[in-house]
Amino acid sequence: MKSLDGKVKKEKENGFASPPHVKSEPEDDFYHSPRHEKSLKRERDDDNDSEFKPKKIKTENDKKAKKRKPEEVSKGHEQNAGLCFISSPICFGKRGAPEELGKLKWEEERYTDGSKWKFLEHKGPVFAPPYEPIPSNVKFFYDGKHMKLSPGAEEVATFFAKMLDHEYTTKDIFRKNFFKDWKKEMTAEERAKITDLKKCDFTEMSEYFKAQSEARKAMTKDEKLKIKAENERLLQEYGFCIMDNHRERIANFRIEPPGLFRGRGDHPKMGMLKRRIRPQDIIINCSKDSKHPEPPPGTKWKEVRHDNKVTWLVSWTENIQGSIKYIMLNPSSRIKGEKDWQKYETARRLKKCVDRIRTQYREDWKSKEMRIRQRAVALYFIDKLALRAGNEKEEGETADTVGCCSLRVEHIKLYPENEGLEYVVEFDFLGKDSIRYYNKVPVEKRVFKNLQLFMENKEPDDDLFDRLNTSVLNKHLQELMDGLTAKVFRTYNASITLQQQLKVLTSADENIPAKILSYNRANRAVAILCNHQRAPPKTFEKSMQNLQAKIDAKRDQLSDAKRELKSSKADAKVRRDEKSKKAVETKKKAVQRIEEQLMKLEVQATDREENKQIALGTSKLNYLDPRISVAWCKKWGIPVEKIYNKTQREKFAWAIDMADDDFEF
DNA sequence: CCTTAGACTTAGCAAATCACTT
DNA sequence: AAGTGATTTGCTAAGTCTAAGG
Repeated sequence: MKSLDGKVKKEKENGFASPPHVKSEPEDDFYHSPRHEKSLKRERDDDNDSEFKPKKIKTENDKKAKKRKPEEVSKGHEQNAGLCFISSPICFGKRGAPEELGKLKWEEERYTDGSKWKFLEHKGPVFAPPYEPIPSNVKFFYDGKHMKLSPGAEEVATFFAKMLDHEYTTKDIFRKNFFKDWKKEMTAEERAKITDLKKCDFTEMSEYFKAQSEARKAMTKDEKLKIKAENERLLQEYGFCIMDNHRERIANFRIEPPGLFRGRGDHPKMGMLKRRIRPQDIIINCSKDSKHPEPPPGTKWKEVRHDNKVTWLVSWTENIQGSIKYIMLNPSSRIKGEKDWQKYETARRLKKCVDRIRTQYREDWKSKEMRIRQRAVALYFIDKLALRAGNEKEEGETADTVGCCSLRVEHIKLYPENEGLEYVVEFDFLGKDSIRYYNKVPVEKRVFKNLQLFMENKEPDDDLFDRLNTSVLNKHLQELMDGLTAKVFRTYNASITLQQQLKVLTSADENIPAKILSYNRANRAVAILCNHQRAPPKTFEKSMQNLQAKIDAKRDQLSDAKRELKSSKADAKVRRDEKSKKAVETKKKAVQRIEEQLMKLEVQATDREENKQIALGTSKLNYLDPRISVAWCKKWGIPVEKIYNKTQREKFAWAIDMADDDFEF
């Protein structure tokens, strides 16, 4: 389904036939000018790859000299409060010298030595609230008998109790892992007594927590307001940092609370205890000349370091996989925004050479060398189907999922002929987050023959591409284009598909809701390409019914209004006075209004239906060059708020300012 | 070379909040 | 004012890719 329909359209734009774009902007091989290059370019023309950047671009002189030219001023961009990387005044909300502090984040210096910042100050993390023992009347029973647990064991028991309604507490692996870790927290006596999870009765605990959450919902307005205010205070104190003259929002300043690990899909570690993070687990990163965050009284940080080659503020090692977790900045920050921009610029560079690369991998299908053929077929999949690279994973540590390079023989089936099509490959595997990828695609004969060859004499659980891994592939890609890696294809294909679909689907004479439906459909085409799925919302059927009821009601209302219009017309014909004429006009207006409302509802229903199992958010946030959307909005006079909500506008502030209606990806 | 650690992006789900009815 | 469904935000797992280490 996906390939047959999404694909056909895509390849028109995307395929070999399409000539490279010639844009109005000057382009050369290394420097891509963003919009408004006049003002931004000189420091940002390097956009792409830091390796190739000239030394720190800005100088004071430079800056002054090239500062906004009058013509830009007349364009009014820089006034715009939404202008991309506006810095906030640094002094935590105090007004500083507005002139100095109000400049664009983009106009700040870049670094060429790999540094990410010069100055970094923050307040450190917010720890999870300490464990609050449950009241003594809430009992735990073992083998039918009440048992008072030690605080440590009790805390872990509450984690389990809170999940009781969840299906996974019934899963063997979950229970086994939980029980093992729980026992570690028990006292020797408890351990001796509690030997069988089946005999544990957590229901009172579970009921208690349910009651608690009910109570929370039932709180008075005042109490809720109080909590809100406290959260806001915490946000203001810990939710921001200062990085190079800007007060930036932090993405996740709260440390993850302890609990039971639940991986996605069939995870071998599900149910394990995720331990509480303490100050002595925490590494703080900030600049030497900043005011260092203080650990809570009586505690110490594991380390305070000053590494400006990285962007994180806080890190700790998590105990399930032993991986490192970080506190980093919000997507609205300069450091994230620039990186995002750079990502899309890399994808745009791929656009310029993708024809060449495609020609080459097709050539490579014929190579004498097995590894080259495998590489070429894998790359074809990555390009055509937007598959992920597929790093190898350690067996037994994670759920069994794959990407392109880690596909196994069992994940594909070959049909020389299927449903009237030749050389069909059927894919069926679990990808990231254990989301199923299922697709049947006709491929070139050569690809098909190669796949047969790769599968010869192999077991189902053997690697399909046994001479290939992501590192080999990426090394090759790096030679084809600077900065090229497997994931760039996903970004490129996603963005080019959006642009192309918007062109195809938007019709000038439609109203705004209809245009937005078109936008969503274009977005949807991308989500399907990238296999961004979601579980159908639990309330989906019901909500569809409600909407249908609304539509029916609106239809009735419309026919009523039409009838009234008719009678008032008749009335006006008889009376021929001003008043009744006016009445006709009013009724006409009413009919029009209702028609519009009806249309809007119908569009909404269509949109929702089509979206049942598809998640648009991921592609919108991570794969679609926001400048395409912004340009589309400008071109059709659609307010950008219709496409991006507040958070999204903050994240894409750079694009909102930068892109004009003629932006071409 | 190969493996592992580290840093950073991408991902879907659930809780919180918002907007709208009743 | 409360209830309800839709939307937004928060959370954190699970990827990608590079660099360091052996």
